[in-house]
Amino acid sequence: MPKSSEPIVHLPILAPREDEVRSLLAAKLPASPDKLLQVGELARASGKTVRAIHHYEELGLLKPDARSKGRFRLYDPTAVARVRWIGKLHDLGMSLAEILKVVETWGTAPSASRAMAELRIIYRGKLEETRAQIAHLTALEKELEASIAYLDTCDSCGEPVTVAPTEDEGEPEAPCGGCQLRERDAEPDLVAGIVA
Amino acid sequence: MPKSSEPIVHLPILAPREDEVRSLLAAKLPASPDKLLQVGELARASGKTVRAIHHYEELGLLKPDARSKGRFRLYDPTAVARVRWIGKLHDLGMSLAEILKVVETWGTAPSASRAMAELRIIYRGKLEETRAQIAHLTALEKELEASIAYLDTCDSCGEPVTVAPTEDEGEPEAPCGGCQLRERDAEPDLVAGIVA
DNA sequence: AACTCCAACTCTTACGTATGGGTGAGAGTT
DNA sequence: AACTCTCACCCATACGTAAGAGTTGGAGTT
Repeated sequence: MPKSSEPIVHLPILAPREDEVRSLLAAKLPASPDKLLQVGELARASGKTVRAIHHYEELGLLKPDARSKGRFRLYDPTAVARVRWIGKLHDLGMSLAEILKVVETWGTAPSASRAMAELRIIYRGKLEETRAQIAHLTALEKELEASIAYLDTCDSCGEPVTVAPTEDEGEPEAPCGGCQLRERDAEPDLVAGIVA
Repeated sequence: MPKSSEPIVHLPILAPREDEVRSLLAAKLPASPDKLLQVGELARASGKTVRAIHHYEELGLLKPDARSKGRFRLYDPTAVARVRWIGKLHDLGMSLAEILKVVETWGTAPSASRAMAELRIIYRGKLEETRAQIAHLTALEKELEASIAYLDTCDSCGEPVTVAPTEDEGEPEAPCGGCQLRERDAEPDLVAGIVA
């Protein structure tokens, strides 16, 4: 099959003029001489899979800046930041649908400052949520620490029942006296639940 | 199917024999004269739905201590604590599958100390995960803070473009001078992604 | 320079997966 | 009447994975 050796969008390097500014601001102009990326390259650069990027496109979160003559998706290098941004918001616990709303809000806002204001509101909400999440996880951390500590003391109570290679194999052993004497109330929830 | 006489594990409190261990481990003795609960009662008492309890059973997390002659599930009152415990671990971010591993580890360990040792291992792993998660979220928290700060300065840069009801409606406005002069690199990822 | 080859890449379509249950349906139990 | 039983299909999310076919770009050849 003959191919006219032209990646479709391929403008030679021209003199940098006022357009330069434009490309800096709304750097989505596919006219920039930057090398466009194929979906696989974008995937590698952004740490996502090709499938994920396709998925984002299906949802309307991301669109190729061009297509090769063979219908390959082509992306402006700035798409890397975009995909990373999506990933971060997702990490923050936002669903892709929510992220889409942000994108749409941004795109349809009547003014730039308006858009930024709305973005701030969303981010502030997320910040609170994130802090709550951290608090929650910190609570879990404490519980785990307490439970581990409890189990540790169990190990070192009466008999030298160690975790390390012991001699007992197969036959059940009786719990140590300490365990039997210990108050039930002293058990961390994470231990009490299973022992109960 | 007819259950062969014995309620599985049923031993009164004896000397610390091997069976003692079992009963301590799987302290589910349905032999106590306590009133057994139907699934609906257990559900109400534990704050879960009947379906959820059925689900836990499907996964192997929880088993009725008996069945009525009409095949109704009957639970020992201690099951309430068990279900709450499951709920708690789940609330704290463990999947039911992970909780199941804890249960199985506990139930199949050859000895009490062994069980505790394995439980410790699981809890330690979870602890690490949790800390990693916290670190991750903390990083995101910083990013959000930075992004919000950035957007704040945007608002107070050049023109008095406020969030409050402005006069401009409909026609997009150009970004303020400050925004144009600002370095792209200065933009936090959470902002750069959408602006780009 | 033009042509041929080929591995690697990408296309679209579409069903599969894991989670934690929800929601009946039809029938039996208390 | 209120409860419970056992199927068994349904939801939403965020992709995974496979299939069958077309595309790209460079190496090698003429």
